Amino acid sequence: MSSPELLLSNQLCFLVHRLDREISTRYRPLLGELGLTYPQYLAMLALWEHGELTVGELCGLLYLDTGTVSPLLKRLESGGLVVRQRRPDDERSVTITLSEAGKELEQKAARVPGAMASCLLADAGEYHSLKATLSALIARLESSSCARE
Amino acid sequence: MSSPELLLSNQLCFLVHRLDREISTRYRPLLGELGLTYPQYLAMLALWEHGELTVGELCGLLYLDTGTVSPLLKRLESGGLVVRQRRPDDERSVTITLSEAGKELEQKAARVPGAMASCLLADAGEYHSLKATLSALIARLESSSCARE
DNA sequence: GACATTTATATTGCACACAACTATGTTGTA
DNA sequence: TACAACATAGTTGTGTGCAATATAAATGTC
Repeated sequence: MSSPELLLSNQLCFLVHRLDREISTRYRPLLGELGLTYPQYLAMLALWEHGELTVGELCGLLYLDTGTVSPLLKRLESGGLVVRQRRPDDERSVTITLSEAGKELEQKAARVPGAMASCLLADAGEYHSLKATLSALIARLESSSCARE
Repeated sequence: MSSPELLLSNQLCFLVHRLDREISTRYRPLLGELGLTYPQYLAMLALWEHGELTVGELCGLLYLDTGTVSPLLKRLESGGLVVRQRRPDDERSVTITLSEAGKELEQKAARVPGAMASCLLADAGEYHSLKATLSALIARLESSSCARE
């Protein structure tokens, strides 16, 4: 048999991966009512928060590259939620703004965080503890230049 | 501006999603040397552990459906790591076994968990604490029939 | 001003992930 | 036995996610 380090059930990476997909599954019906996928919802959160963003800024906020974000925005635009337009002062940049429908969707999305929190969290304290734990792990992965050993 | 519940940076789901992708990014160069992707590595872990599995059993272990696993196995087979064959006693089932190359790959994979742990974890105690936290969250999502409220 | 370099976005190709559907084999029941 | 119901894999279509490449505009340098 395998050494314990190679057992599937002992892999933290596997648990994180499963948790991510489990969360995504829980969001799906909620977001389906809004006509959004889970990554599209994250993009809309960023736009509701900032009102207007370039593609590059949105990539930075979501930690995604243009290969993912460009087609996602194209779908949001064809769904009538956002508008893309080249900036006159710099034709390389594209500004993303919310359409009226996109702005109005924020009201309907208001109940989503509460519904998810009631699934995932036992109490409010757990939220802060989890947030700190996850942030610390991400920061560690970002800073460590591992893979050499 | 948005309510705090709708701020991107306050979403635990977003942190989990980022952590999953961050981990996957760390694995990529390590697993690239073995000729595996991250999900393929998880499948190989299951096979190294159990030696032989049907497609359905592997789906159950990975919590994935056949739409994901079937093409993944096809790629592992064309890479010479596994063999698929219909079971004589039940022609519906397909048994996955490791080829010699697939078995030998386990030795090369032995260093992967240690390398990842050194990236992600500060000490051994943190491993158990994290495992418990993640498992509890997954269990809660699986059991709660939320999304009604 | 001409041209290499850099910047911003989009596109292509490949690999998941999932929903819906198909194909085939097995089992249960009249 | 005939046939409906079920079980097991595979396929198709859509949407990420990422590497590599392409396109076009702005900038720097001669």
